[in-house]
Amino acid sequence: MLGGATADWQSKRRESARREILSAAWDVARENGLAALTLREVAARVGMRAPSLYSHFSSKNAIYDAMFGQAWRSYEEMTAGAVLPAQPRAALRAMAKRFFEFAVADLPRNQLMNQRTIPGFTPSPESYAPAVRVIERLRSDMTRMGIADDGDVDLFIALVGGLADAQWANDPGGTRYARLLDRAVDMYADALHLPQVDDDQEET
Amino acid sequence: MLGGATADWQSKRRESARREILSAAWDVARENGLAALTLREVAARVGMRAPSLYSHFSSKNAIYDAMFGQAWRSYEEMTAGAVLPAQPRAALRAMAKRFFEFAVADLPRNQLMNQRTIPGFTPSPESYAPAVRVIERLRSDMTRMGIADDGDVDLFIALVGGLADAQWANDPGGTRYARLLDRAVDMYADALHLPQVDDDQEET
DNA sequence: GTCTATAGTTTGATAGAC
DNA sequence: GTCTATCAAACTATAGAC
Repeated sequence: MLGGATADWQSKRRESARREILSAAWDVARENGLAALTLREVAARVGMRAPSLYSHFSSKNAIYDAMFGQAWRSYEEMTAGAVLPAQPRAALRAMAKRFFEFAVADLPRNQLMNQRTIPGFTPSPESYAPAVRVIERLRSDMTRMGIADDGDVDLFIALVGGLADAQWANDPGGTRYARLLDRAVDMYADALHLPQVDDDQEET
Repeated sequence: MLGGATADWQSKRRESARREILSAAWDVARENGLAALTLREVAARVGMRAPSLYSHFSSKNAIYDAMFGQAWRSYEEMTAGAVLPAQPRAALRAMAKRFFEFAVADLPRNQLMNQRTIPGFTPSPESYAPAVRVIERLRSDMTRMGIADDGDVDLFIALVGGLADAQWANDPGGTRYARLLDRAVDMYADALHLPQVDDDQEET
């Protein structure tokens, strides 16, 4: 009994230490750039020396990997609780806004989730799993609103992701591409003949 | 006379040495990743030692900068000679295909042109100039086909760029997003009420 | 213009004391 | 689990001989 409680307490400590390290890693990545992350800098922020990090992560890439998993899990949690509007167009708008704002809120996070910025880093299957679940969830949500074609789903993701990436590349911190989001979604919805209002009026 | 000819010959040699170095730099970037570029490796490929590169470039970032300029100038040259179809939809398709294929043909080039991958690197005004010219040219081409709104132009770029980035991130070397290109362009053209054929038939 | 030599850092990672 | 010590390597960049 006592042994079990101790083990539990220890694993909780370990978990919280890992979280602290990752939080510091995010800070460093935001300040110096994702590729400029160094173990010394991360360690310093949590009051440690670089070698101590190896008690919690087996390598630098393991830190990137954990960050990757954290990013997608946090997006997954954000979408898990949310309810989508019943009307397909409104639902698409909400989904697009959610994804766009998440991508635009944090550059290194977006680079990690949606680009291949770090040479030699590939996410592990465990860290990739939440990303897969998010896409599956998106796919089923869109199926429910009548969008079943895989290509149409891919196009939606590319459309919203493209706006987010363009926002970062050409107008970081601005709203030049954010303003186009609803226009883009409507364009997409029109092309798929989604009903304008609640009624199910099909075009001929 | 003779001095002038000698100077000319020397500057030609210098220029070709720079080109060789940059060509090696592209090779290294493609093999090891853009951010993993090192002066030693680049120098070795041209049969030099790292310090010798400083006779041609003032710093590592100056090499990135020259690569950035080279990438956009090469795209500019590619588009300069090309003639666009008279029909707006066909022209849009051609422009999209051209941009997409260029982006998908070379990962580090695309990262350099359209993302902010290298911490601390910002293109110089001289290297940025061809990028500006390309966008201006695109804008005027689109104006000529009746697309004058800046937002509409931005949306087109983001749409095509988003497909290219998604291709790299989710299906590198494949055709999953390339297949969606025409569908995306048609969707865009429909939203802007571009004529289906040569005639100028407006929707009510 | 290229070299050697080297400065001066910085890096990721390991060994072993405590 | 954190530390010191340290490795071994890599890095960008400079100085100065040739």
